[in-house]
Amino acid sequence: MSSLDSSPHAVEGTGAVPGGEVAKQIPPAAVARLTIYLRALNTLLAEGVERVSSESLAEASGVSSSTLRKDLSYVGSYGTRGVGYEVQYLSRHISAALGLTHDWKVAIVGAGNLGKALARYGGFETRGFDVVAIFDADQMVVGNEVGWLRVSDVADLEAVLERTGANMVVLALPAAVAQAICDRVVAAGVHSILSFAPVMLQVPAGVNLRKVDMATELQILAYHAQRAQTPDHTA
Amino acid sequence: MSSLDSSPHAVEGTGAVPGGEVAKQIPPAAVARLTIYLRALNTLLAEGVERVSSESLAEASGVSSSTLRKDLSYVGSYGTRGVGYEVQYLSRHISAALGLTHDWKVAIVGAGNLGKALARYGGFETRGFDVVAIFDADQMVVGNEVGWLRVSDVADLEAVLERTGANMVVLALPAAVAQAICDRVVAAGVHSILSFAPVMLQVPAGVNLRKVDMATELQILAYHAQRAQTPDHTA
DNA sequence: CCATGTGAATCTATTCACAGCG
DNA sequence: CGCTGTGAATAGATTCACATGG
Repeated sequence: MSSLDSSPHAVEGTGAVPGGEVAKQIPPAAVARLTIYLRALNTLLAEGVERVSSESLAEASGVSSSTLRKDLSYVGSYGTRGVGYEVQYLSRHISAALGLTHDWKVAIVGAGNLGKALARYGGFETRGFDVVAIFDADQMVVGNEVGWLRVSDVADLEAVLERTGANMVVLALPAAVAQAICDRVVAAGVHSILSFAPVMLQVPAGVNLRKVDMATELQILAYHAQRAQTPDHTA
Repeated sequence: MSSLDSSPHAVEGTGAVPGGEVAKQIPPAAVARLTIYLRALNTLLAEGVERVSSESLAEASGVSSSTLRKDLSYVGSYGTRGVGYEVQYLSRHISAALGLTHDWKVAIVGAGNLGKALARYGGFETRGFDVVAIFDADQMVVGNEVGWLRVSDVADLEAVLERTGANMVVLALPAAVAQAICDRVVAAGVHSILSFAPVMLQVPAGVNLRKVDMATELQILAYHAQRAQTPDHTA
């Protein structure tokens, strides 16, 4: 767990510094939700909606309006009191705060069903993520087309990451090989990794690893379902 | 720095009944981590390890040992002071606390790459989840084999859910149709839903919905990567 | 007026530190 | 002893409530 904050404290309420952009840290829980607001805003934009209130954006995002307003306050003051938010304007500012102003180049390791699903998932390009490579170890799969990409041999991982300029990697491969590939990815200089492999990966400090695990999600559902089944008399 | 986040969704009735001894609720953050400990324990079991300390189980799970011990304390006292935990014994008790003692029957809606990836994901059966049906709307896909299942027509959703006794549903389908299918699933009496569709689904109270979204995960990585790039001036 | 933006209060989670037991 | 289990302390997130300004 890296606690790499050196800033004393996020002192809010300072007037907007003209011309100077001081990067203030946004609480992790707020960052996760900001991505959701962003999607809701883009949906509204596609529907031609121009203004939105905290109340209705909150409802569309599944949070309380006070949570939404607090989250937005970490980004800045981009609303109009008594009116609401301009959809496009707010969307732009959240994108900027999240670092989505330039495209990120994503490489996917593993061209099984999951890797292919990710490579073809249309939602990425429209959100600033560009899938630039997909790898597999199976020689029967190397060279196949996936979307508009050709599957590279994982043996060439370092070279292809270098050549394509990938700065994010998604691991969609079996647990058994995940750590080894992860180590190579880190050694190749990629510091942002999203893993779908059902294992705890060890990474050095400074590397950002996120993990998605379907079995975990189902187990959490199971816990709640089981509780709901117990004869729970309220009073 | 990996972060798991716990359920932002469906609320559930609180169970503090005065005078009655009811299963105590485990904090959501702890539930999420208990699934990880469970996997680590099962790995150890497969390796033939019989005992483990909080320190090493914590390391294998990527948490601090105090967090681990606190989490286990919500489940019960199953360790031996001065020694550690018996792997199999602890695993059993965590499983029981999470409601994994009986099998859950999972239906997958959407037989695209993602749906197929999930259906074939071997990790489920060994963890108490049994995939009993997979659906698609495309008549070219209906009837195809996926693993040992045959793809059902989503038109028969209610009938097949009923017949197979599915009590969990995974939505692996396009955003545009997700809400409509979700409504039908809920109406059919399934109260535990895991969605991979990139939209906010609205469900009635009492329904447990969890959401996994790759775009969100990448955006969170982007935020951290962007921050790491900024020249961190320590005043 | 009205909805935003924000301190203050509350609630939840994590960490500390040590008592208690094998 | 050593390591678990747990109250107490700290840190973080959410909610409340209202001052603020278009």
